[in-house]
Amino acid sequence: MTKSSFTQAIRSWMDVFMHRSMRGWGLFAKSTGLSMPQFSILMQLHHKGSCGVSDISERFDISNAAASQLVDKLVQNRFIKREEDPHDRRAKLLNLTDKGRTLIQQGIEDRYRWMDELAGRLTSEERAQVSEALNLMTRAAKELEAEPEQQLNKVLQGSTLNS
Amino acid sequence: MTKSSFTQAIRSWMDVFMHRSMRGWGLFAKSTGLSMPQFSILMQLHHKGSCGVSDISERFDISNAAASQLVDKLVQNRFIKREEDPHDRRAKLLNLTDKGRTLIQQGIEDRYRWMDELAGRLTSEERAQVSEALNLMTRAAKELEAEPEQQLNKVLQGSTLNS
DNA sequence: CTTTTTAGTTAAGTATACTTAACCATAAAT
DNA sequence: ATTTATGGTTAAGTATACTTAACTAAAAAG
Repeated sequence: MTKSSFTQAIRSWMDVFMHRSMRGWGLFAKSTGLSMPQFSILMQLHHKGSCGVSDISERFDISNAAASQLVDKLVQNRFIKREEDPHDRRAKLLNLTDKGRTLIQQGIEDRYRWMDELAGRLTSEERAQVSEALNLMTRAAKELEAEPEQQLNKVLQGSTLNS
Repeated sequence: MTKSSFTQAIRSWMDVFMHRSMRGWGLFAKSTGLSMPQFSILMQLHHKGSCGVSDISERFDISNAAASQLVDKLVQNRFIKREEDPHDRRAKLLNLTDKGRTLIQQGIEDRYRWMDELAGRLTSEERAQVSEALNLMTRAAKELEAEPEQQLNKVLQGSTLNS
């Protein structure tokens, strides 16, 4: 397998998948009545679990004040709960409420549904093949994710713009 | 291959990939100085090619006025060009300029870079396997995309919320 | 103990996205 | 030819996200 044919396969897939999932999330967020920034915070909490306000501001590259305000709206609407960290009384522990968790889960289910439709177009053998491949990718992705955050950020933000 | 193990594989992958790519796009859009809505319009044009203002408003579920205003900002900043449709003098044809195309391409390259890092963690055999699998998925996705828009929207927006 | 740093909030102001309503020009329908 | 529908813009106003600056409280450092 040449590098370039692998690269090509991955790029075609990303083009289709990224566009689709971005659009889907956007419309879903809109249907919930939440703004995209607010929705993204819920997603973040779903994915990474409990964190503080400043984790949010770092994650989305906004000021602490902005994060605090967004969080406050979500707290007021009972999507997340904000508790004092017992180990550091300055800090807050943010977590999804059941309401918030349910909402995100709903969005994820909707996204899955598209994939299920895709799956319906594959034979059983093809599904097995795809399944194995995705497991490989997921494993690699999680390994990568476990690495130093700084390096990840560089990749995410696009080093070519910052260099 | 059972349905559920396939489903599990696809869901794990989606969780990792969607979160990563959404975050990546968000930060990239921010680094360009464009707002997310404006950026999304560029993405849309990149993916679907030439379209009119009302296509934008439908696509993002915003008013015609809102779409027109967003488009105007992008035109003023030379990211897209707005020309009269020769076949219908009411309509406009929107297209990316070179500047716009370059910008989006840059973002896509940055996203690819993450995948290339993933690829670096796979053996050559694994890459081949992944490559084939992704081609299967891409093909299926494109078939699905070619189908009636209404049905797609239903899936995208999440039928459970609207039912 | 005092000083400094860290985590978070609040207030005031700006920017952007979005809405509705009124509008123009063209195309399609009658 | 007149009417109606379509594609798009403009204007005015509202909502949200975001900023900086000033602040509180607690932790860490000296």
